[in-house]
Amino acid sequence: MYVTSPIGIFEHSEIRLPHFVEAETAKHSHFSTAEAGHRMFCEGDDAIYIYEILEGVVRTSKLLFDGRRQILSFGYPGDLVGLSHDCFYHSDCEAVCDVKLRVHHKNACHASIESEPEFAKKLLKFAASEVNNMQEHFIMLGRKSATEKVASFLLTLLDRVGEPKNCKTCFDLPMCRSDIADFLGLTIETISRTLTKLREDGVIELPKKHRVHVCNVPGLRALAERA
Amino acid sequence: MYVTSPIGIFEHSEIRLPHFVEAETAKHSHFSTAEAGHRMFCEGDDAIYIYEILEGVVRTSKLLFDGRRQILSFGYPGDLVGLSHDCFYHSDCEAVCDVKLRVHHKNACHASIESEPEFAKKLLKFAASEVNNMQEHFIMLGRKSATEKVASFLLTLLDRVGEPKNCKTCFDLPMCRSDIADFLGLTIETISRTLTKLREDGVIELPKKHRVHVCNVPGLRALAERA
DNA sequence: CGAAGTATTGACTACCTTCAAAAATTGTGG
DNA sequence: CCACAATTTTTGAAGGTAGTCAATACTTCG
Repeated sequence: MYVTSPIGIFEHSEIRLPHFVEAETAKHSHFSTAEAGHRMFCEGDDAIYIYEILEGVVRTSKLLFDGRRQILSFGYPGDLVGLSHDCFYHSDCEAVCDVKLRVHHKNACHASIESEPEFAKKLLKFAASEVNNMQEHFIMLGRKSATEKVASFLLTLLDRVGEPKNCKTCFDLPMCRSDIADFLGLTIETISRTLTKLREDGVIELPKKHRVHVCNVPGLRALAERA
Repeated sequence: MYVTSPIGIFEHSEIRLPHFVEAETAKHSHFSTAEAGHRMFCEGDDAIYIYEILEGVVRTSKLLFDGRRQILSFGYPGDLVGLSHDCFYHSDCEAVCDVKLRVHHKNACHASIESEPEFAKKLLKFAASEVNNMQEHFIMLGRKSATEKVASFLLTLLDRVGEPKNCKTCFDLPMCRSDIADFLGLTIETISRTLTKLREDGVIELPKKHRVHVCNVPGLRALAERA
């Protein structure tokens, strides 16, 4: 029942390799692309590959039987998705926008320690840091209010991909409102209302629906930590 | 500012080693104990050790500045706690009841791959499966109702430590209501009300406050998946 | 037995959701 | 380039789930 959409071979190989895989040799990986909206893998598929995001953004998610969805993470350049301990993927993964990928041919369930100790080392460090990152998200989902959640989310993006521009920090919001809602455990209406509130309070500007300018970073940080 | 409570040297060494560490030699680890309520490590401490639970239960948690707490996991026998990618613990860890521990002298941030490939392999597999487990908890925190959360929580314990006894499945609930509340992102009142509801509906019995008998496992599973 | 801590129950409130409609944005064909 | 449809987002009103506050009951421990 699980079908993985094929993703085309990546034609332009003149990409600068990110730090993560610098030491890797070409035979252990190849390049690929995925178009916006396309599925890279499904929960239950054989976890053959680990994907490294080179450009663009992906989302990993899980579904309940009745259709409720929880987005587990947004994968930005430098991130790895598809880590598995038992050779099956445990989440779906889709491209939020067009993405360029490096596809690693080994997963954590393969005996890569002896043959590729460097890769294994990085994989272990990635897995451990992933655990730590997810713990941060736990307290967000379990204990923060809607305003705190949205403010925290914007700050995460700001710290990661924000660009300073005359007193403001700007970044794209490639995912749609329902993605944000399913990431934060809220509804699209609450996301919309909260963003509007932040805009009315002068903390952010929303020049386009997928673009954010943060005018008041300290104010946003304050909102992220208390209601 | 972070202080780790000392934990006494473990006197009784005739413990059966769990599967995880069978291959480990003694020089890379030692035994220890912690009494109920005692702190094993704090967020920010140097992450020197990884702790393996041999007996008893521990909780790992994070605090917000205003005191709100999120419990990240309950560690049962066979579990590891204290994994770190950067040599600092990212959560607090306390003993829920008296625990016996095996203390491993290496963490993920140490270069243990070359010298101890077997341990590194298990560490990687543990970290990867930990990521998968946490993903399950994500959908619980983000998308499930109070009843679904409590039912899911009881089922997890049932599957892990439940003992069949004439048509019922029984287990201890060593943690207090506030621990459960902070694990599920609810309040103690909601935990109490939900448990009472499950009892009134004949799904469970609560002979003591820290003991659960599940009378209707399929009913509990149904409640865990839809409101 | 009394005190302290934990758990249960009740009444009320608030935050977020749900349902519904309008507005804005995006995409497509003439 | 514009018109129109489809999708996404915003806004509004009403309702429900879980939270807060408060009192009572139960356990544990000295």
